[in-house]
Amino acid sequence: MSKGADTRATILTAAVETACLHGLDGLNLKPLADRVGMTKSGLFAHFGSKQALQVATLDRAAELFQTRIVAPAKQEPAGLPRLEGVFGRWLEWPANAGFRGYCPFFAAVVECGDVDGPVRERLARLFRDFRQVIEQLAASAVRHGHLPSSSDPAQMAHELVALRYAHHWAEGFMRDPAGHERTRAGFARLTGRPPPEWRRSAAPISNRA
Amino acid sequence: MSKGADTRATILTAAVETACLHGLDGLNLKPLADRVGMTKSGLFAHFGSKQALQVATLDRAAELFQTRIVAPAKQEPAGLPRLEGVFGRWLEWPANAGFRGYCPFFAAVVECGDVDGPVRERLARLFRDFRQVIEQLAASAVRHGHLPSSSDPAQMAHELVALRYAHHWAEGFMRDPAGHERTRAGFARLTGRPPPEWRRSAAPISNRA
DNA sequence: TTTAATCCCGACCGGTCGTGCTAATCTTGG
DNA sequence: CCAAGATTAGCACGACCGGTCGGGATTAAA
Repeated sequence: MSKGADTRATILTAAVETACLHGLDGLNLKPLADRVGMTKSGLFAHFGSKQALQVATLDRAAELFQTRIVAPAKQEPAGLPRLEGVFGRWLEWPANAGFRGYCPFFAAVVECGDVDGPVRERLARLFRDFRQVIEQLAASAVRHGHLPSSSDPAQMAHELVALRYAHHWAEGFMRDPAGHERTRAGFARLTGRPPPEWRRSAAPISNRA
Repeated sequence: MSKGADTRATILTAAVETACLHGLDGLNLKPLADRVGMTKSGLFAHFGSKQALQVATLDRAAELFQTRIVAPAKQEPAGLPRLEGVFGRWLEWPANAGFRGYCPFFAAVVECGDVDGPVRERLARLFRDFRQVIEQLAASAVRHGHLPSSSDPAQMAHELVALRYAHHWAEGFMRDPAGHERTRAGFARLTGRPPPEWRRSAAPISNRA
């Protein structure tokens, strides 16, 4: 790999790290450059604008999310187990990808607010894609007879997003130790099944997903 | 009322307005001062620090929330109708208080992140208080026989927060027109009752709640 | 009417932000 | 080994940030 692409990957890994801690708005050039041992102008040259850096960071985060949270479902039994697996890993994202802090996508939602632009556009697309993944997992669980055929996968996806948000609020912000159990209860009420014991799978991070 | 308290109220109204549009971090002195026809130093003198301004803004927003969203429940039949009423008004907050934009509390959650301090403390307290209000409304609905006695009010409060979050995400960010209906369906699933037709009650704002 | 307190302005501080430029340095293919 | 191109450093800019300070204006009290 060329040197440029290499440092670019290094930068983006650090950028995701920062975004998990301080959001996309907290992604400032100078501190980020210091972190990877560059000057901010040298770093800047790789992206051309801050927005481009933010979009690239979102992409890199999504790439990590895909490999660490979604992809492992392929090794789980089709149907409900896969839905449980993805949702459980999602709950502990980004910790499950080796990053401290909170979901950078949720943070970005409030940071770009109503302002249209490439960042918002990309983020919305990523969310739509993931939402569809969830929906398809739910539909698959229905087809496998793990969920009642009256279930509406789209509605389930919506409510799973809801549970994930509330989990972030209760555990992350409110620091309510009961948050995890409430999320499990909500998942149980949603599926009509006892929820699994979700366990965190810590794993080191590397530059290339 | 003394002149000082008067302009202070004017400032805080504008501050809440700004916070709904740009969050607590977007609450910058200069633009806010321009908005109320002052210089930023004159405005600054009223609070002494940016944090104090943020806390005061949270308090003012909470005051508005109380009078516009929570208090009207007193004129509704006790039990489930009150829970439906508060949740329905909450869904359209801050529009139901006459402000454009989004819930400043949700925005503040991600803005202060993990950083301890007076802002985070106050916000957590406000959330705890409101959460308890919801919980008591749910408990009351159970006592009135409107909800099964097996219901767990705390769990319901958690899931109502979840639904409100997802509502914000779907309608506000994703701009999904189906968001409102999904929220209604979620509420119905939670209460086991057909949800009411929540209607927005627009009302002008004044300086004093 | 004089006095004292309150309120607010305007200039200014040190810092950080994103972003252009140019020049030096490093990589890499021939 | 050399030249072309990619990569990075150095520097400066204008804008904005929260915050400080002294004094002028306004109000309220005496």
